[in-house]
Amino acid sequence: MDFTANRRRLNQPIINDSLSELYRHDLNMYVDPPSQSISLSEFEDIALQRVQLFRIIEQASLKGHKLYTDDWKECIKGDLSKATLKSFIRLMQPYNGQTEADHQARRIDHISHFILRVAYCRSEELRRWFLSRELEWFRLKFSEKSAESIRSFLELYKLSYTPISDEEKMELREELTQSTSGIFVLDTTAFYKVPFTEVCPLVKNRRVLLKGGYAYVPSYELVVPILSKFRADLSAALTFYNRRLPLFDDDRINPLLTNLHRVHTGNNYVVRENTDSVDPANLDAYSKKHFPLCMRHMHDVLRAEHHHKHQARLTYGLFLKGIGLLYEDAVRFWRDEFTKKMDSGKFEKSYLYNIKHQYGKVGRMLNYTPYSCMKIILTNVGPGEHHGCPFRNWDPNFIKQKLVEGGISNENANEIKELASGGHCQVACGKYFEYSHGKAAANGINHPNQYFEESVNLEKGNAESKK
RNA sequence: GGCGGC
DNA sequence: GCCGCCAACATA
Ligand code: SF4
Repeated sequence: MDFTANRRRLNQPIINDSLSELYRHDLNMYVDPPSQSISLSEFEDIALQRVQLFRIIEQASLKGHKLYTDDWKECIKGDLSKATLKSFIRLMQPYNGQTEADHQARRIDHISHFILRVAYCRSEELRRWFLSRELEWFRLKFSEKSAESIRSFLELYKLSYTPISDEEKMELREELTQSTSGIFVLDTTAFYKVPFTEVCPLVKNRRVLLKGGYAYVPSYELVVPILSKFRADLSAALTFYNRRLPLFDDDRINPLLTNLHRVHTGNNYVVRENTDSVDPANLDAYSKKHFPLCMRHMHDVLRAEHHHKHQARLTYGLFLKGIGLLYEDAVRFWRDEFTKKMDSGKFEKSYLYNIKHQYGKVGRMLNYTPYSCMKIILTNVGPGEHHGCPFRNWDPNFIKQKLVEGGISNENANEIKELASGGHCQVACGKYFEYSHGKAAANGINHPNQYFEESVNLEKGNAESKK
């Protein structure tokens, strides 16, 4: 886009008779910057639309929908139409129409992309965020496209992927069915012969047939080589724009461009440093007296196995930070356990950075809040993982057994077991608190750290009243 | 674990 | 293979 040119041009009316020529397809690789003039107010409006689009996409993932699932897409479409960003929805239709509205939608998509390039090339962090959203957006549109529509896209961008002939497919039918991952019907799925260097991720994970230097990519994976080109180009472009930033210097648009990201960064700066620090030597005792079952369990597992998978390190690590374990103590705590199974060089290389990050000492230096019950309950745990809520994930009988071992009466343990198998984890947890402390938590349980704090306070209270 | 860089 | 960066959100 040419902001540096003659300023008067900005106020001229939009000439759009060539729109249909320029915007034939919903899928855009954004190779050429827009060359038309645009009014300042539309410039602003369009930029904000894309930021909103990306925020909605990001939000859909944050809500827990897995990327590219139908759930995820529905969520995005729903939010888009609520936000009256219908033009983006239009770009997700399987066939690309050639109506006036279609061309307009593509024009907005095109121009807004280039505006955001200028806005988001400014820092490493912004570039990363922007790149991820752009990739998701492209892939989202791509995944909704019909075979026909994809074919015309390939042609338009001179991407020379052509499906192999039926005869060739027949010859390779055995090998194709055997070495292609995913569910597909051989007869109706098109396969593309692609130099294997363009689809490294697919080859590495053995998801496609590899033969004579060529990978046979099924149509539903064709997005992979395209996306990697898209990524490479955009990533390079952003560094390029960043270096040329002075060329875009223009006091009419600067305020908008520099503030654009704050729209989505929004309001998250809370720091509080009020909790007393906790002596790491007391952790074993605390875990028995004051930890909720989920944290108690992770503590025990760590002591027993001297290891935790990634998600447990994070969940438990943040919890510990939340109860007042200082950074230095946390490092020593994890190191002492982990180095029982590895040397300290390995520990430092693979885990130290993450601990620093948890404590807000590197990167964006944020002070992350420990996970709430809701997150812990909803997260699913794979084999060898322990970061879930016991009331949700353990076998009911095992729950009961553990409770009784922990000194809960048979009758009470049964009650908790029933609550848990009814899916009422937090209620069960509240009862567990009540029966092991002799007093219910004031407001129920909805955060592990709240459980801890109420438990400690209760003890303090008892100590006071005994005097 | 995911993403990203070489 | 080496490395950096991210996630969260109760709460009186
Ligand atoms: S309800 Fe919350 S605090 Fe209690 S065990 Fe489950 S996740 Fe932990």
